[in-house]
Amino acid sequence: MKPAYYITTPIFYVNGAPHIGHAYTMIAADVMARFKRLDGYDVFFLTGTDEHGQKVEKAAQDAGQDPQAFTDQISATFLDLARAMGLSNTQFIRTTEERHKRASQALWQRLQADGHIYLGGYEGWYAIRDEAFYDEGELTVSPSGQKLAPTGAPVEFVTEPSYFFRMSAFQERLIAYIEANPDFIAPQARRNEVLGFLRNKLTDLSISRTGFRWGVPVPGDDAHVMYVWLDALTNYLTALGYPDETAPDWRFWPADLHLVGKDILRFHAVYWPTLLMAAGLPLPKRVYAHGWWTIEGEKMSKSLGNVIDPRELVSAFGLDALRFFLLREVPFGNDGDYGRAAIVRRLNIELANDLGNLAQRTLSFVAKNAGGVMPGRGAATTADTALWAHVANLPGIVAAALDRQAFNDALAAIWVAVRAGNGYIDQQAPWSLRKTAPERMEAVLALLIDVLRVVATLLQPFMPDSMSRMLDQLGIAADARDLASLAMSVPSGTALPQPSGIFPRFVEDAA
RNA sequence: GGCGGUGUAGCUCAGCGGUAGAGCAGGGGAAUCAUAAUCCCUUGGUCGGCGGUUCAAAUCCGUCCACCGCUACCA
Repeated sequence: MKPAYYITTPIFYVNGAPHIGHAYTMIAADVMARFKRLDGYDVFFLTGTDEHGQKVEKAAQDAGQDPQAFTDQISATFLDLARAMGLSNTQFIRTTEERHKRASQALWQRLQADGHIYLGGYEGWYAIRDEAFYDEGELTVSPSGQKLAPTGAPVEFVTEPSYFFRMSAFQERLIAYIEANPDFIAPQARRNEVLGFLRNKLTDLSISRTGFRWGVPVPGDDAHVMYVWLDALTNYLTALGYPDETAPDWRFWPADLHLVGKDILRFHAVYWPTLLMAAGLPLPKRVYAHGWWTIEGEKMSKSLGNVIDPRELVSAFGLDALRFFLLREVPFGNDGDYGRAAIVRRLNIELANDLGNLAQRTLSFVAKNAGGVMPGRGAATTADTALWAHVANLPGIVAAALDRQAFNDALAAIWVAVRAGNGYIDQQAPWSLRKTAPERMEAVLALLIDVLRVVATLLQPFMPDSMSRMLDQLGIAADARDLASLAMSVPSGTALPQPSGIFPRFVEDAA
């Protein structure tokens, strides 16, 4: 049986339209999922929407809609985004699904049965808009006398009964776990932040609310609904069949990788692991917090009106160019800037000129001067060996980079090989060899095709559609495109299809 | 305030104890198979400032400056 690999995106909160940040997490997760499949894993890839909470209830009310209808509609836009980004997800989960209520309640009961939940009271200054409590000291007063949160949201003093999770009891175990597992939280800087946070005394977590109804009811106490985060985090278990630990997909637990935005790291690196410890379940192997995107140097915001729908970028530049750009432009974990000039530069230079043109010049030469079939290979020259050196270890390098979610390192390594390919063809000049040494010409072309095969195979997770076409042109059978198949080679004489350009240059006027 | 991080060529960044690197941008040349694409050569940096350790420091230590992140329930 193939080894299991479980990767998740966060479930996206349904109180706004999908933007480039959502697309980014989705695409990164998709690349991981596709790469692991190529590498022989049985992959479970989960994404979906987070649909409970007071904010959603209120937004639905404002829209004059029933919360479920409201949520159905917004969730559908995220599902549409997932399709538009080409996601190969196994499931799209929604927290309003019946199975999810069951899972959340089962987790609650498990915690309760083991004495990790108690009823207490919560009081303080609460801002509905932020769904957050604030300390008195953080508040400011508006001219009208209304107390305001630091975010500017109005607050009111509320007191309500609440169930608490004994999170404080797990503080030492969590610290020990993080220290014993250096790769559990990434990147390093985020891990430091979490450890820094844990140097302070952890308090218990308020895990129920009584002020609104739109949530999973607390078992045995209908006055309460679960705190949205408790419900949300449980989605990672729900999809695998929890609480049925004999369900076929349960073997995917624990997750290999939770991909999250840096703003929700604490929920995944503190709350979630302690909840799992309390429930007696194994912890995820890794939580990676990635950065945010700015747009042309500006923070993305509704008021600036610079929020970009990723689907518009797809229609302008193509899905694969967008996927490539997002993972190539900036180290994962850093913040990045989306700029029109930047994506055009990447598209034209690296995709069209470097890679697309290398494939095109090689394959069209084969079509015109080598009978349109896989050319004959020859004994390796020093130049051949030098070129192949850039490719021989590439699968291992890429796999290792992706295990660290270093997408840009993986792509950089692949591009070293691509550039070497262009240097090689210039230096070997098959157009000169054509008359003087036809056999050598064939050997040169064959080697280039072999190089392109490795490159295209490794790039499939990043640009599935384009690379599928490239592999078609290279004569690679559909069932010979995984990493293991790289050991095989296309026999000389195999007919190759007529080549055509994979990455057209982007010309501003023609758009 | 506390904790952490960053500061290296015009731009984005790699290097993290042994004579300063990559890509892009700039300059010059070659080639003409190819998507006017490619290849080669090249200009350019007192590696934030100051002090220290060392035979030797972007690389270790101290200090200062600038910017950024985290600092308890916010998807």
